[in-house]
Amino acid sequence: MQNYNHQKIEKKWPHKKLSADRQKEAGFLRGKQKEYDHKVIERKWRRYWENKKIYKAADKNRSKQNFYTLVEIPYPSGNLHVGHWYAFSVPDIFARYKRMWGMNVMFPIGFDAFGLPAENAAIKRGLNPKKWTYDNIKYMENQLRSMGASFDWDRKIITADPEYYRWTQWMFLHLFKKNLAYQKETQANWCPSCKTVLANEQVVSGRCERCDSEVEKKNILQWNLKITDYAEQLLNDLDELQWPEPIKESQRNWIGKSEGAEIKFQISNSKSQIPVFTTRPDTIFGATYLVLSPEHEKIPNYNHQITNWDEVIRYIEQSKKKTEIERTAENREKTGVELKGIKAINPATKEEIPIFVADYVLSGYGTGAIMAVPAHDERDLEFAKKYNLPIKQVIAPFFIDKDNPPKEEKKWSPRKAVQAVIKHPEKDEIVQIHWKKMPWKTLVIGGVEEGESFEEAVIREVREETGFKNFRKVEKLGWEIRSQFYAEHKDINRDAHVQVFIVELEDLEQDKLSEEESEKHTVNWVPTSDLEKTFWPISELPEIVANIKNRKYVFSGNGKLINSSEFNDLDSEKAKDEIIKFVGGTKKTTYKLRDWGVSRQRYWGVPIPIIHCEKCGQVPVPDKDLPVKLPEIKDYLPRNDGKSPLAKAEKWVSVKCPNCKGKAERETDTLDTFVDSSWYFLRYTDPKNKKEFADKKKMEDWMPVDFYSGGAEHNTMHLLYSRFWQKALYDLGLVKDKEPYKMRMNRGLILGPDGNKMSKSKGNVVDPDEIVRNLGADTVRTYLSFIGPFNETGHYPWSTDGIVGVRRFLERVWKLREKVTEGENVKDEILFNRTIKKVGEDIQSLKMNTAVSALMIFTNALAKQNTISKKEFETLLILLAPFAPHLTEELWQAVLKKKSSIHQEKWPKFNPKKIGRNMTTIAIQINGKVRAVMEAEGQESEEKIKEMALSQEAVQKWIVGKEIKKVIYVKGKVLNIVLTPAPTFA
RNA sequence: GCCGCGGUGGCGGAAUUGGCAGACGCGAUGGACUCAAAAUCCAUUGGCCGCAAGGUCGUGUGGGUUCAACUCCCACCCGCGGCACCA
Repeated sequence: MQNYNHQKIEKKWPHKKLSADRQKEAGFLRGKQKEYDHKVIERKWRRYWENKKIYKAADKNRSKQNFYTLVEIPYPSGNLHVGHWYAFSVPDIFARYKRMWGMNVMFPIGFDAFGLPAENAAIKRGLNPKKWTYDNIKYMENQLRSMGASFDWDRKIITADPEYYRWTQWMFLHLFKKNLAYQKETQANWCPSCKTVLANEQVVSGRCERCDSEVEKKNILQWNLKITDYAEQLLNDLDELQWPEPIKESQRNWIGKSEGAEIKFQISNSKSQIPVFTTRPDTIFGATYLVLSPEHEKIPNYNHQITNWDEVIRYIEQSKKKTEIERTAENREKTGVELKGIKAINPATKEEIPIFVADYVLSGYGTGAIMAVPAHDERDLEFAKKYNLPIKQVIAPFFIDKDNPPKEEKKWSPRKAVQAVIKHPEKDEIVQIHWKKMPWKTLVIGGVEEGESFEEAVIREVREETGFKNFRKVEKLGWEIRSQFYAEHKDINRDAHVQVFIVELEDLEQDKLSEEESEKHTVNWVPTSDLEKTFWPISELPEIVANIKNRKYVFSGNGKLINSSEFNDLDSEKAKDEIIKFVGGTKKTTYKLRDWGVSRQRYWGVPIPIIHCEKCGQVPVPDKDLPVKLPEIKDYLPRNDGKSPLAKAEKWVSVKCPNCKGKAERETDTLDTFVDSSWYFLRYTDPKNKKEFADKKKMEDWMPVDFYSGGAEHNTMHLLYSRFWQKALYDLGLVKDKEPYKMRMNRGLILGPDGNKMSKSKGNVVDPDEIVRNLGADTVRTYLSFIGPFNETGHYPWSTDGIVGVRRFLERVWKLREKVTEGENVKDEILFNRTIKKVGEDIQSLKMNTAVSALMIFTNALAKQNTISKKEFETLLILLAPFAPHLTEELWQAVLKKKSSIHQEKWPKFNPKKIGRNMTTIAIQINGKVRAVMEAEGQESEEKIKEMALSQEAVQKWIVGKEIKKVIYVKGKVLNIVLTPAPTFA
């Protein structure tokens, strides 16, 4: 074979300058193949393992504990990329480690074979989706085998095999019979130009992936699964799972539980009522109008009473047509139309309030109708301002002054007061008053006098205290603040009602302050950001400070009720229940989670096994007729009416009703591929079973999954769907566990060498096949472990330089074989035992990077020895075996002449007595700074260590003439000598 | 806007969970071997001051707690990911 000489090639064809990366990798090939020839070694051992089936997981092994390692089932896109290598090879290291620990490990693999890309290839390039998929699987299987992962290939599954999807259909029918599957008109993405339904993946920022037209919403009859029935369980059972907290948190947010109340609003001159959902029943006295979503089903009921019906209908039609882009636009302004001619009655105030239809209210959440409280809800406020609706404050921000709390025995005295945030005409600054006799910095503050309005009071106070006289704008904040404190100078408890104003100055023209005033305080300009440092009471209320800064004068926090008749002075949290009772509402819990739409108007998927009969309705396909096989068709484009391409297979569609034997038609939608992957881990436990989806006993042996590794992108969808599926199967008595996965870990992301996500358009895609060819699978595996810890926060750029370092490390291991001598002696016992301990612990906690680092340190130490004992070398090989399975097997069997695989060896034990050194280095700190280090017996007493430290020259230098105040000793680590601070030079 | 994650040398990352910041690897610089290069081996490698001994600063920014802070608390800035009018 010709050596690959880039210099020669470049001289000959300078225009074909080869990349630095290839040169680097190629460097290892030249003159090295005889040394560590990964190609020969890796091929040889792979064949050996597969013939001997050493990774086959026995169903039952009494002497061993079962351990189920699962990686997310890959989609057969055509090529194994670096991400796959990362996703599979690191869990493989973990699986191998568990196996060496004596566990019966199952590490299965399969293909999630249905889905859109196959169909797109069919439509765009005229291929057969089945052939495309199965060809890809064949190709990828070979690539997967080249990784040298310890997959149990006998358990391979393909979700597009009829033997698999037969059970997908069977399970779907069980859900259907339990009323967990139903058909409903649901909105789908519709491309008006292609006249077809689009999957979410085909909608790119509101536009059709294919023709770039704006995507609309269209109502289509679709199948849904009632995942919402399980919302509460899905939420509660999270608590028991040993998953990383952030994953649980994102599921909680996705489920989005919120507790509130449903309250009915009577429509005047009508018997009908409109229920609203609110989490803030305590604000009901401030509900000044009602809003219905455009889809609200009661609107048509009022068409005779509504006087502007045409306008209303026009608005509803318009909002239906609104595209994704318009709906999600950044500065979308709220729009709406009043339903003139009808009014609602606020059940708390009994007042008539207007009703609007507006698309800022969503139909799918709560009751599709809200009571609007503009004083305490940002969205309602925006709408109210635009349409000039009344804003009524009913919650007052409230706090008790912690420094001067009210005293129980003292008299209460209410007081009205004003406060002013005075804004500089040009700069982002406000006025702060510094009091001469008191330590406070405050805003302009003052009491309201008899017969004076708040507005009059604030202007008077600003003039008196600052002298400014020209105001551009005096704006009252939406709310009054309540605060309670003990006023010492008057010996009473104050109950202050403070009204806050924003006063914008026109200019800095200023009258001279009266002598009385200027004796008391000074006027100072400070940055607006100092607002929270300004004393009382605003600074106590972060939401208000933030609002003033952002000019959003709305208060959505808790406080004391005002303007709420008999409920005044109640705490808002406590008032909720009483008000619900008062207005005859009911407590209610709602979730953001929606039912799971599983219909796809697509060809390449699992046919939904339902038959529509005119007489009998939706009839499940009988078990004996399963699977409903996907028919072969030629044209994969969806029909213009939004129906699946399957509808074109007329012979297949028309069937006899299993019930009445009359004329009937098959359902033509196929199932979302998330359904296929919602139970595949169950099938792995018994992949070839023809009578059941899996044998119960076998499932019990393996389930739940002990370790599930995958991508963060599946935290909410796949993970939630499969948990739901498992729970549904549990309730059907088909599985024994309520939760499928005991432990879940998210992997990180391998980026391109430029630090960006790998993508063909950026040209930064790393081809793993080429690197495996040049450097070997063991190098790639070890490099991917070395790159950083295996978790969701890791985003690692692929580095060709970095991988070369790992190859060098493996070559050093390879070279060690020359120095091996018989014997059991270990030169550095402590390093030896520490390495065993650290590598094991690190693999267990998925910190593969530091495990490799420890192996490197050990290898470097061995390389420095003249000879190494068999014990040292064998131990190194066993510890390295999970990372570099081929290399270690070669050294084990071919060089050390062992008769069985290294991968069936036991993980070595370390001697816990030999991991600590007798002599350790102790850092000596003076006032927390390291000034010296010394060697000492780790077990030595504090007295002795102190004595030794003080005798050190470097220490003496620092302590002469100073008093030792304190000495802190951390055993075997640090001695800190605290001196009194040096006397300042007088 | 909300939720989550993160910010440490030229780069990937380490730090026994409050105890010598920068392990290990890469890169870089110098040297050995070589006609030369590659490969390999040896040495140095956070910044600044210094011939040196040594000193000093240093884990996004500002404050705090502590004998001691990358690690804990408060406020903020930046990057990434997800959700986005959820009443």
